[in-house]
Amino acid sequence: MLAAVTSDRDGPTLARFTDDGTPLSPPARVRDPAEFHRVEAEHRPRWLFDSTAETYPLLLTAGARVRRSHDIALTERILLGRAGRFGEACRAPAVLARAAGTPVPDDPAVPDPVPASRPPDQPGLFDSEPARRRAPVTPDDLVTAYLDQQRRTADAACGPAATTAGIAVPGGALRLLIAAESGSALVAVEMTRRGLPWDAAIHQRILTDTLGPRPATGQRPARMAQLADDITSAFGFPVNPDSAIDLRDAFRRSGFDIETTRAWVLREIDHPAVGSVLQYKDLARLYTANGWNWLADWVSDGRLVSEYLPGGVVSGRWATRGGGGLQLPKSVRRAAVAQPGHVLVVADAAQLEPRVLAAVSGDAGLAAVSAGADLYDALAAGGFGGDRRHAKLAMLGAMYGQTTGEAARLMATLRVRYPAAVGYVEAAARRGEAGAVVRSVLGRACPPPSARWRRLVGESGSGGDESSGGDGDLGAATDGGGVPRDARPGVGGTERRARQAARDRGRFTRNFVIQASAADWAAVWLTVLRLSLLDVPGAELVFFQHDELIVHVPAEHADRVADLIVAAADTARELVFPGSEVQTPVRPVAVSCYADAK
DNA sequence: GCGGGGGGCGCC
DNA sequence: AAAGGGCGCCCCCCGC
Repeated sequence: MLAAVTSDRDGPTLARFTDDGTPLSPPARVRDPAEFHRVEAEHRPRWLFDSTAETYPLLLTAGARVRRSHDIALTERILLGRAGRFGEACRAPAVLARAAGTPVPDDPAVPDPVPASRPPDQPGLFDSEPARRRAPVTPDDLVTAYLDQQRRTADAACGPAATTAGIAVPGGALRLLIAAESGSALVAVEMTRRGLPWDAAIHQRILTDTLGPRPATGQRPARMAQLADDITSAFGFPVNPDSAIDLRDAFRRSGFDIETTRAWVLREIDHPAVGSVLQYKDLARLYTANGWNWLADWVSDGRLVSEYLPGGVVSGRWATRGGGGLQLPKSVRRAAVAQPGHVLVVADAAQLEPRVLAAVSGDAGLAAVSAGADLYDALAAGGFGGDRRHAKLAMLGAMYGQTTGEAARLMATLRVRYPAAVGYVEAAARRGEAGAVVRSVLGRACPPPSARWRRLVGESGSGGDESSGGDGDLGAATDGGGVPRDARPGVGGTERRARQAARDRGRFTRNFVIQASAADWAAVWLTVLRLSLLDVPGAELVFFQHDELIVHVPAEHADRVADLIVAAADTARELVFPGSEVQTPVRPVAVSCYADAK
């Protein structure tokens, strides 16, 4: 059964349909919110939402947590992305109108949710921001759109396009991705509402211990002010350590010709100011990113409230809006504390990305290595002389596209021992360099190159296979897409920029096939776990970060939750990587404080 | 004065 | 030892 919910300023409207769209109950205003609860309890339908983030809160407020759903907007984004049409799916009502064959009336009084400054072919963060402009969406529109998407999903799943870098997509992969994306949207709404338990007093203690007392507005905290004075004394003239330009010029005046003031550059420099500068950077980071202002803005009633946006990243990872919920530094995790009588069950997937590589590439050797608990130990034993650090460096280099230095050398070993795995990411890189698109294991497509990229790379002609050796003399001078300092005008510069752009995209697509496939797995993990947690009293998913999650639960249910987390990970592995011997182990641990989890 | 872009750094 | 993928956020800087 399908239960379609729309809402406008007069409140929600609900209608029920059979799975093939035959009306069961006509659209009716929901006067009593308990109606949602009744429908869920009696029928357990698949709920259809234009946008889960907009509509599901209405149900939650009525106390109705649903089991299954379908998010039209998120699904449309996936489907359009596969057609190379990124950035079109963000306005959910337009999606519906497209499916219904009716035009969307533009309301000029309401700003377009996509900033006009973004080039139209630039796939950036398409906002999962709720569309501000309203089309007259009805439950019938929702069902029409749903059936249309079901048909397109089925078509995609059996066509020749259903392969990723030459590997057949398992049956129903795209359907699974859409279910997981919709399930993730339910999790995100619930998580956004409850927040991560956060003890403001502990956080404040961390701040005063590290920075000194909270300063008056416009003042630096005491420790930072002292370090700033130390820096000025060390140079012998006034320097503002908040200004990278000022700092760089100060080092240049002192005889150190540095390009940037990044910490790793400064660490190589023998100058009396370096120690204070590095300490200042550390403190400034805490002060500005997670200081008193952050606490006041994002923590209330003992919860850190950040808005979670599933699918907010092109790879399918989540993003956050406000609060930086996915960037909580370890230094403040001491403040994430379970409420009395509760624990935090913290679980992360160990070495997820290399395991994903083993699974998607079908590399038998790497799959064997991935069958164990510590992948890097096994990898080290099988070709790196037992050196775990080398093994890890080589693997990261392969997945991120390192082409120089130690990691590149170590990758040679990896290539010999695990040719299918290395070949897989290198094939993805070559496709990217050629302007093609790659996909995750469940079929999420990466964005096509921009028109600017195609002009730049297309016109200068590709040089075939790039030499993977170090021709770092040219590449090193360019940074962040800027023009190299010693660039000569003319054809040579264009060719160099074109090569650079091609390589950049190659690294992107190389990483995409791993990162996006890992996100596929994690979304399934999360969705399966959410369903099983509905039966555990008081269990709340309160945090999710790429390959790690936290469940807040009464202490007596901690063991049960840990088992469910492990079971969900196993289910995700079977669904996403059927037939693979690769394991995706997770390690739940019950703690009262997040900082104790590692 | 505002906003976009860049530098820098935290998370994965 | 060297500086690769994806983000969000803050500050500074600079151009409008």
